[in-house]
Amino acid sequence: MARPREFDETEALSGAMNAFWTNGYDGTSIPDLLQATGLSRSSLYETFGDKAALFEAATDLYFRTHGQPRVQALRQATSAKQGLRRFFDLQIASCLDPKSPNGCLLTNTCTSLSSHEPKIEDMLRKSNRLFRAELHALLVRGQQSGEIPRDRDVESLSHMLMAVSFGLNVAARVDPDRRSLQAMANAALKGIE
Amino acid sequence: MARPREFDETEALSGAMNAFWTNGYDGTSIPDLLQATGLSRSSLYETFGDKAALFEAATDLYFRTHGQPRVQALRQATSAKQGLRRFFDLQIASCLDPKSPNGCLLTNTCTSLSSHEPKIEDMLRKSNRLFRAELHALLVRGQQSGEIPRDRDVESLSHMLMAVSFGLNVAARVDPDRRSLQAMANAALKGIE
DNA sequence: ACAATTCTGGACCAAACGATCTTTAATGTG
DNA sequence: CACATTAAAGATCGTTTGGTCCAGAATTGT
Repeated sequence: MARPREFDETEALSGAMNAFWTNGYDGTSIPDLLQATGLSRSSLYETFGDKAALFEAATDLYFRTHGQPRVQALRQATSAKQGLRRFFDLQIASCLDPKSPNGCLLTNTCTSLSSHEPKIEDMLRKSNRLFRAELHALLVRGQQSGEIPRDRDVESLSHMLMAVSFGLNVAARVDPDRRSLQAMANAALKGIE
Repeated sequence: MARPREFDETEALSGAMNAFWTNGYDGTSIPDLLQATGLSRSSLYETFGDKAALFEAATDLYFRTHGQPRVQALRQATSAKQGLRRFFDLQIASCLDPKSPNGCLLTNTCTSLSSHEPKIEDMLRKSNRLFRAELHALLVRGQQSGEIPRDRDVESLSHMLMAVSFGLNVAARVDPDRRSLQAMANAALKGIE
């Protein structure tokens, strides 16, 4: 009935995600996105709307493909230490994956949302809250099982782990060195014993 | 012999610094900078050169005014714990100062340097190296004085403290909440005992 | 008073920006 | 085969970008 699409929407979105991941929202121009997606100008606008909407879709894809697995690692943990270990391992692997840009799209966006776009801000806050809630829940479980000493302030610990997680992403951007990143995670994990 | 300047160069630069701090390099336009500095277009270009040079001068000013005091806190520390406490307190105070933008200009730049500008990248790496070296030196002193247990890996700990420092800056951007930031620092400090 | 200097404001430029619109191509159905 | 429908390609829009330039006002030492 109609001319079929010549591109895969998810694949195109993935390209756009990588572009935003590498160069940020402001630093990524429409021509950049055309090249990254392989789409024509009209196809891009027809499929994803304007640049802001495309960015929203890209961050959404990022959360589903890179965020969710880490959430699952915390939820399905057999112990607090094992879960956190896996959480950080996944993050470090993602940060150093040669097929992907360094760092984390969400963290980058946290530090570069200039003209405050409420939608994006809300999404970031929600994502951060979710991660911290999962970290906190796992720490509580670890405390209940006796893995983590009772006198530890799991509230503060969850905040600290969030900070280390953010810090990993920042460090990986300027200096993607596996040993440094692992050192960060290792020392943080020692802190919950 | 000639007409004197009608503006204070440092004051103007400080305005530009705040603009970059808030909106990032790409997100800050020349008109933005004119308003932030109070300068005319020609005065700005005459005084600071182009946008990239102005950004370089702005980050330099940032390091001198906000970075150096924190370096000093580590160098002049009477104990590891006291030094780190002061280090984080200064950082949190800076992040929450109502007269300044939230977060940290250097950390923001780490996550948003798109078109890799070697000069800026070098400066960031140098700054990060400096901070970590100071953290490491203080931890070693703490270990020598018996304040920090000998079996602690101060190398890893210094990386972890860097991560927490980065993390503070990221968190402060999206959620400038004093209690959260202090929780991060508190839990990190517990980790070196 | 005057020449020398330099700041100011705005005109101006080419290029890049995000976004739209028209045209052309490719499909399934009648 | 013609038609309706949708996608692809690219010309084109007005705006904004970073950056230059110039005319004129302002302030100095002589």
